[in-house]
Amino acid sequence: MNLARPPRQRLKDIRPQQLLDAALTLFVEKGFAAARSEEVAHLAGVSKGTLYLYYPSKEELFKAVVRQNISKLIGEAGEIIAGFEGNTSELLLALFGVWWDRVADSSVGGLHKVVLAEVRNFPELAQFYADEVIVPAHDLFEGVIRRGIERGEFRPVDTGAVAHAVMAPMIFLMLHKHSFGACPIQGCDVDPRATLRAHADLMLNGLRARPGATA
Amino acid sequence: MNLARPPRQRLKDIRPQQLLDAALTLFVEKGFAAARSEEVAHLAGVSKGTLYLYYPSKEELFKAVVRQNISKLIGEAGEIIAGFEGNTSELLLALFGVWWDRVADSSVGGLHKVVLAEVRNFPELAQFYADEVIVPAHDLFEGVIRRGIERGEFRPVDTGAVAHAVMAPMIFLMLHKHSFGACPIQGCDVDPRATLRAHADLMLNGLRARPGATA
Amino acid sequence: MNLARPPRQRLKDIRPQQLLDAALTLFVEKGFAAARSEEVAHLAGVSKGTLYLYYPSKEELFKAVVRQNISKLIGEAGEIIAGFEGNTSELLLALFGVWWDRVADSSVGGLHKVVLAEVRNFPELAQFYADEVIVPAHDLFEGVIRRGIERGEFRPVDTGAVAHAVMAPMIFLMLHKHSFGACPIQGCDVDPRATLRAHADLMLNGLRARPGATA
Amino acid sequence: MNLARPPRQRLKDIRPQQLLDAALTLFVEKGFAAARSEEVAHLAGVSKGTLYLYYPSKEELFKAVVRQNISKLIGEAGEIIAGFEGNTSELLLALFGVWWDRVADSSVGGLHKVVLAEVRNFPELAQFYADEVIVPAHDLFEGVIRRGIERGEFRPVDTGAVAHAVMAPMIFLMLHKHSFGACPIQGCDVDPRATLRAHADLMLNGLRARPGATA
DNA sequence: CATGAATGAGACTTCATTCAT
DNA sequence: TATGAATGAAGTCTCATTCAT
Repeated sequence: MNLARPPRQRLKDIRPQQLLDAALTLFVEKGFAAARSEEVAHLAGVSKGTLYLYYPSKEELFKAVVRQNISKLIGEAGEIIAGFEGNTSELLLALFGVWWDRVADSSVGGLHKVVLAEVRNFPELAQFYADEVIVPAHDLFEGVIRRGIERGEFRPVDTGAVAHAVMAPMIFLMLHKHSFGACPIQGCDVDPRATLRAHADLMLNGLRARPGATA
Repeated sequence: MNLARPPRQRLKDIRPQQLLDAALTLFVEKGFAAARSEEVAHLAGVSKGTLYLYYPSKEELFKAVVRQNISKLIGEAGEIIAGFEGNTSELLLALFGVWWDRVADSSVGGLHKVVLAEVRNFPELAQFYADEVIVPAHDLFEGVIRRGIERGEFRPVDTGAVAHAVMAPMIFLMLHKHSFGACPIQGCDVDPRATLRAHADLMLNGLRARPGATA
Repeated sequence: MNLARPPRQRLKDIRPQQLLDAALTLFVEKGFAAARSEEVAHLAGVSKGTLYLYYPSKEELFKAVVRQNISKLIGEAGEIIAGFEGNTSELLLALFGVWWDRVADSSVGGLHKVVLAEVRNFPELAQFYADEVIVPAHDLFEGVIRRGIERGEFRPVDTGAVAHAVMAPMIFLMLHKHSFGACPIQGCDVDPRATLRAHADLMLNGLRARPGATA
Repeated sequence: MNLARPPRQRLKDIRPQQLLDAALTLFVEKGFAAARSEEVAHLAGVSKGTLYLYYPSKEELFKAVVRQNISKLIGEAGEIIAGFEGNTSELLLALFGVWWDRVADSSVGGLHKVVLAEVRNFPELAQFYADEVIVPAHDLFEGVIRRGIERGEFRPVDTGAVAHAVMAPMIFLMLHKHSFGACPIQGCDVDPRATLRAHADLMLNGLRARPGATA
């Protein structure tokens, strides 16, 4: 057993990460209201009081979790899009891949469930999440659809609505993974890979510009 | 104004419906854990004690709400499918219409959000909902996709996965309506009609069997 | 041992009084911030939750204590003054007697200490107390001084300032009784009767109109 | 701007004064229990730990504040009295002047409010304050009254009680200044100068020995 | 049947004090 | 000496459920 503990200063540097990780885990598991702050602290290996040394309230802790985990992903996605040279179908598939691997299939994706579940009880939190995550993400996808149309790859469509329709199954799977999918609920099994493939197939088939076809 | 009150026996018969309506409203608005049983009773016009006379706990009340509101809808949808004579695209659109009008756009649809939000805290409730709602609904849609393939209208596809992909945007909209959509959150506006249209368009374009095309 | 308890309804009627009495005792003993609401409930013979059934917060409980105990006294004092027929020196002595017996020498007088002690931490409470108690009480005394002058019994003086100077020793004794006087502090003994007599003596001697004397 | 910092030894010497000043300010503003030790340290420009290096607990810090600020004032007042050559009315007025300027109208006077407010929660602190401040101050005033009687300037009176009655309005004003007077509470305005003048006027009129008058 | 007073476990947050650095 | 990270007891308020009337 290693009794030597890291020096004080070192601890201070890693606390936020420990706390944020613990908070992410518990918020996703229990929801915002039901996650107890003492349990977050305990999971991070510190006492109740220490949590409040770093974050002044549960609400601020939640915001920090969102910022830490999601905001930077939006930025990365933007870079992928900006630098992509292939055709738009490939770009959409690439985005789906990144989204699935980095977000939906990890704890981070659970935050969407948390916010969706508690918008009406914590509107301020929801507004924060909308500003930081939902709006930027939708704008990204709408831009991609527009790119496809401009390059003649896609039929002309209502880009805003199609962006929602295109994102919906991914969001659906993301929600599922952290709700029904995380519990031993019988009969709710969804094969995410297959569903995603089916969705991509439908979607690209449905979007593709074809000579003589009309929306 | 009719001041005559219903006779005792009559009261006993209508109480459950009043309680169920109040419970549905408040569960959808606040979620299962955050809905206060006193408020449910108050909204139903009875006292806290009376609620417990009819339902022994909040969990049982919730189950009763699900049974009362959803289960019969599944039955009706089954009948529509069984009796439908047109082509499968039309059947899918008809089902979407019914789903939207009767479920997603009414309070009932909010129950899905409630369950999804709290599966991990109340697994027994979730299992009940899965048995009563999710599995039957998925089976219904999978059957429709299969019907389309059997009749040569749709490409041969993975029916289970496609059923999920087909339902996903509707579920997404249903969740949205009762979460972000029910709050004045800036930047989260989704036009459900347009999104549904976009989805149906994509989906039917993507499913349609076409000479020479392969999945 | 009498196991028969009062009926439910009866209990509900007496709860406010029990709680208010307990609260008065503990607020005066510990101060507003230091009085624990659970202890108030316990002293009233009920549980923590019951207190909050009657008063929604500690602040409201405190206001109720003030209203219950002091406000009516102000009214009574007004009636005494209005109906008094003797000379003003006698009226002042009568008021001092009532004040001492009914306020300063009972728990009620301790409220002044509580407010004075915590104005700066609970300004809203202090404002309430000022409106309900301090201002009306001062106005009463100022009116009495004015009566003395108008009837030629007192020298002409600054009525507002003299009202303060006249009330000050009573307030001093009232504060003393519920602070130093309530603890076994050595060397802080004040004989209230003697001090009051000395004060009345000085004050009436000092106020008396005398031929040829000037302020 | 002088960037040179005092040498270590120098720091050690001035720290206590800085801490004592900060503590005085915050004790008077918030009270003993509500003053946070971290804030005291911060206001003194040091860290929480440093405060505990100089004073082992909040109680000891408070005692040090009392000693530092008040005890010497009592000594000075004693000297004034001993060396005073005029008549006793003038001496009383002089003492009032010193008291007002040096104590009541400065932060120091606030300590009386603090002790009075929390005697019952911190009896040891109160005993200390009584020994150091209250008893000596009362003795001083009682001596002055006695001087007046001995010199035939004042009527013979109960010196102990009159000392209290004479001090009461000053204490009242001192308490007022640091409670209601320090907050924007409507309707609690007291003009200290006028009240003091009214008090002195009443008191000296009331004390004055007059041919043929008896107490 | 119906009521609503009562309970008490439990949640968030604060702060005096300690102690490793 | 000086720092400030860490602790954990304590305090306010909420709410599902019970039960006497």
